[in-house]
Amino acid sequence: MEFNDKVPIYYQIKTVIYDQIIAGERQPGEKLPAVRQLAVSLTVNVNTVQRALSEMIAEGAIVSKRGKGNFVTEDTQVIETIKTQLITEHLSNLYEQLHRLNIDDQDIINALVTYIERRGNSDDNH
Amino acid sequence: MEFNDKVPIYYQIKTVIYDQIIAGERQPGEKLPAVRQLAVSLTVNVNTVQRALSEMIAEGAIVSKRGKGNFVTEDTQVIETIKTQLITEHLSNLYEQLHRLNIDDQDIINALVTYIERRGNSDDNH
DNA sequence: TAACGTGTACTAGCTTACTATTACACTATA
DNA sequence: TATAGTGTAATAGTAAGCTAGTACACGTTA
Repeated sequence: MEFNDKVPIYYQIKTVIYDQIIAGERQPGEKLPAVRQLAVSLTVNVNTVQRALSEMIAEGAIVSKRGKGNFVTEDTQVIETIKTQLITEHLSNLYEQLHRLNIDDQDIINALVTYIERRGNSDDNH
Repeated sequence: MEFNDKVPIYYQIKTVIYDQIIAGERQPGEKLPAVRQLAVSLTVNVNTVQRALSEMIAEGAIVSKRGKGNFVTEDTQVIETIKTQLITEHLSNLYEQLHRLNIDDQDIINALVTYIERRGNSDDNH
């Protein structure tokens, strides 16, 4: 996996797994790949994976069962809360950043709409 | 100044100064505060400021005159280009991140509109 | 010319993040 | 019971970012 060298790798791993859980790619109660397996597929050290998981365990999104594996929580309420937090955080970031560039509310919306339209028309969607 | 400990300080300084230039708070040709002064006001080391400025000099946004000071470029075309890049980058980030959460185009726009409306109604604007 | 305000460069030491490696604890199963 | 698969912990080494401190180069001005 490619990482942004401006942000700690363990933090980016955490973000990716959260995204997968929220997007429904990893269902509540589902077992995650073994830490050693995750480390290999992410081309990263086991300790780095462990650090990401530890924080998610502390936050209640992952449940760890020694000898068995790590599992996505079955508490969908926790997942919903995290989803809401993440979305608000992303919207807030965009808003703050464009506001800092002296762009007003309406222009922020217009810019997003235009961006999405252009993206829809171009061939390289993604 | 407060810094996000997930991103290098020099990089955050760079971002802040770019934002100021683009927002028009620092005009083309304007002299920046002395590096030692910036270091004090940002409560950061001179070397850290220098690192941020070096990159902006390399990118053509800042012009350094030894013994005189650092100045915002007078080439407004360079500033315009950076502005466009930054805006697109921020929009792209939001789009990618919300898409990863399995939110479609229309819902992304709706979410932003709702976010801005709520923000406008609340008292703590900022 | 002397003093001061500038940018720039270099060294040394500290902390955090990451890696590699080893070891240990628990569970399932042949 | 032995083996394999799992999570967890601890050590040691490397690299990047930051700080403190010192020194030097250039420009302005008294």
